[in-house]
Amino acid sequence: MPVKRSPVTIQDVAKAAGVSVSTVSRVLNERADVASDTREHILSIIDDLGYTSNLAARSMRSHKKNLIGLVVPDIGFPYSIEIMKGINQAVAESSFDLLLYTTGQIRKVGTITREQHYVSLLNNSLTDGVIIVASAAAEFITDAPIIAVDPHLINPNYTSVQGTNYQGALEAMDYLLGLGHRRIAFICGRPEIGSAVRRLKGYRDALFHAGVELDEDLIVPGDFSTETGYERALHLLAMADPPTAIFASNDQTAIGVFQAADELGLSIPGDLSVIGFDNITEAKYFDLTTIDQGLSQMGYVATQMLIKLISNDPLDVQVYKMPTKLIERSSCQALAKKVGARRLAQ
Amino acid sequence: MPVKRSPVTIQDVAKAAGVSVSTVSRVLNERADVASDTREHILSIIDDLGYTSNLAARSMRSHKKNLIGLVVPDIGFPYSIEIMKGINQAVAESSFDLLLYTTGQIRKVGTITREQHYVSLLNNSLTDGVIIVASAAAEFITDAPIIAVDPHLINPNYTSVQGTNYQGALEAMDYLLGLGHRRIAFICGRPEIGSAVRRLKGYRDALFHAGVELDEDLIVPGDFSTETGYERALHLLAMADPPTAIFASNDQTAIGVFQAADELGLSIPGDLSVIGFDNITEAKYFDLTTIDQGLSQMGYVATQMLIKLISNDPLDVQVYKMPTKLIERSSCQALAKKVGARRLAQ
DNA sequence: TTGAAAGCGCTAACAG
DNA sequence: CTGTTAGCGCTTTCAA
Repeated sequence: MPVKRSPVTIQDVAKAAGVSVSTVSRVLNERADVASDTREHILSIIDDLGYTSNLAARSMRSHKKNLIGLVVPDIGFPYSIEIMKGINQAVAESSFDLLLYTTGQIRKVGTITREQHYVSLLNNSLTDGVIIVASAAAEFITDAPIIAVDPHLINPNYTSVQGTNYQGALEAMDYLLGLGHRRIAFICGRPEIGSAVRRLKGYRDALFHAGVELDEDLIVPGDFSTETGYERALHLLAMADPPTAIFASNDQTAIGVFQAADELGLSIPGDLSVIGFDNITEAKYFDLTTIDQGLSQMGYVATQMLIKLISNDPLDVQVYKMPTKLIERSSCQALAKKVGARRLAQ
Repeated sequence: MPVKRSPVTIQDVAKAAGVSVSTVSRVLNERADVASDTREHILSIIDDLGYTSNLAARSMRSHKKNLIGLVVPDIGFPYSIEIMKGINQAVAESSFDLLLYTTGQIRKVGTITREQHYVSLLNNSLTDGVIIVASAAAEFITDAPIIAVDPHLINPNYTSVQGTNYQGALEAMDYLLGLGHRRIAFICGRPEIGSAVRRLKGYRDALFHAGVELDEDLIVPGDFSTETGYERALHLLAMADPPTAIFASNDQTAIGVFQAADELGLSIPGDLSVIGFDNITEAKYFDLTTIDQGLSQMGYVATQMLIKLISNDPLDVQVYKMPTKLIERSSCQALAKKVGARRLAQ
């Protein structure tokens, strides 16, 4: 039979135990100043009654909630999932619990206001601090600490965790240039997203530093999608003087490039080098040369930083730059093996 | 400059607008009995002050919260992620928001109590109902509705969404038997999990119905892990009279079987047929013949059911059985293509 | 159409 | 060591 008692309150416990609510509250909050007999007694009553403290009421009165808030635009998106994995791990290692707030909506108009709203909602009531992922908003009204992971706009006044997009792009380009490539195409990400812009800047600057002339025709717009990657790659490879390497703004785009190359019978990296700027999580990426942005690590670090902020522990840096790293072909294969994939046909 | 005003309350708004808190509360709750001038005025003040209602206080007083709770043991686990995707989508299509509660901990001792605790925590305070995923607990103390997705123990008193594990296993076996296989091995899942037990029963019954003699040596223990799948497969295939087909309790296990077959130079499904009982989400599974349990659909359906429960709409069924379906090799390939994978070497 | 006042369940002084 | 009391910010009667 389903147990559907109406919620039992601290009052019920107090009554049943023959004590005052404050005494119950004391044992609930593990205070020392309660006689051990009383404590035992109350504890057993709590157990009998199946009492659970009302989160809302508790949050309203006390300041320490042991709860970290997380605001994510869409928990179904691979990008969010990766970050959440890292956050999850850090939370598991801490004494905090995690409260995630989402509307399930992919970003759309009104996003900025929504994000600000959710941050206030959580931070002014339930949580000790919040992590906001890939926020379009740059300002928040909140008392409790906040950490922005990979924000679109970088506001130096907020603590944030960012990938080294510019530096990473430089490294990726150096890698390609080192391979002897001179005609390197760049498929852009969504231009309204800061990180995409920084990647493009890295591309441009690397060419400049290397003294390679920039061909604007090799820079094509994109939107982080596989479809676009595919189309742009077909377009690029059909040029009279096609590129010998393609730098895709993210891994989804790279997958599209990959498909296009496959269709044209080009081998990678034999006929064409491809770099996808993002994290490696799945076997399907494993013969791309890739920059690992460590999304889940970003989540992990962000959580640790937030906990420090909450505990008033000193923070080493206000802005944590997550170093990108070049994944060698061999380590990609090792990774692929780990996740259970098989080697592709050579 | 970071906006760090101390949280503005309904009182502040009332004061600034020169009205009482009740009036503000009325416009907040979109009541009709407020003069439109007053409403406009208050609304603009709210905007100016950047007021956000305190979730905790609000939940404490009102009954309708427009919030669905979700209790998941570990948000980093692929299984949870799949289900969350479906929930996410259903939430997006509804007027509800989602509040997820997790400790980040993989299931361990004390899980049952924890789950019960979280359900009470959310349901008696913040949310209108909760979805609990893969619960080990079978009883909950709560007033608001609750839906169990894929519970370990099936308690007919709670509304739940379950995969048709038994029926699916029968179908999978019929498929293999139809292919002419007679020596079919079964790698078990974790025995304390009901769904794993039901799959095993399907295996046994299918053999019985087909009049094939059961060889107990072909049933080996497992734990849903790739490593175990690998080891068990090596063991099975090294038998004097090895199986010609292997039925793995889940896809992780199947991956292990896959690796073992690869290592032994066996081709699938030429030399060996493999069935992994689970959802297909990644390209890496695509040359397994697999049963799709539709995890994300389970989440989707569960959410819709919960919303009906909350709204007091009639429910068609108390227990929703999610039909399993056999994924043909060809559709696996289509799927693989979709997610950007390449065909494996034949 | 509005305001005053009574709590929701809990914690945190302050007394005893 | 324990009880009394005063709110936290909000919604909701009940009057005006």
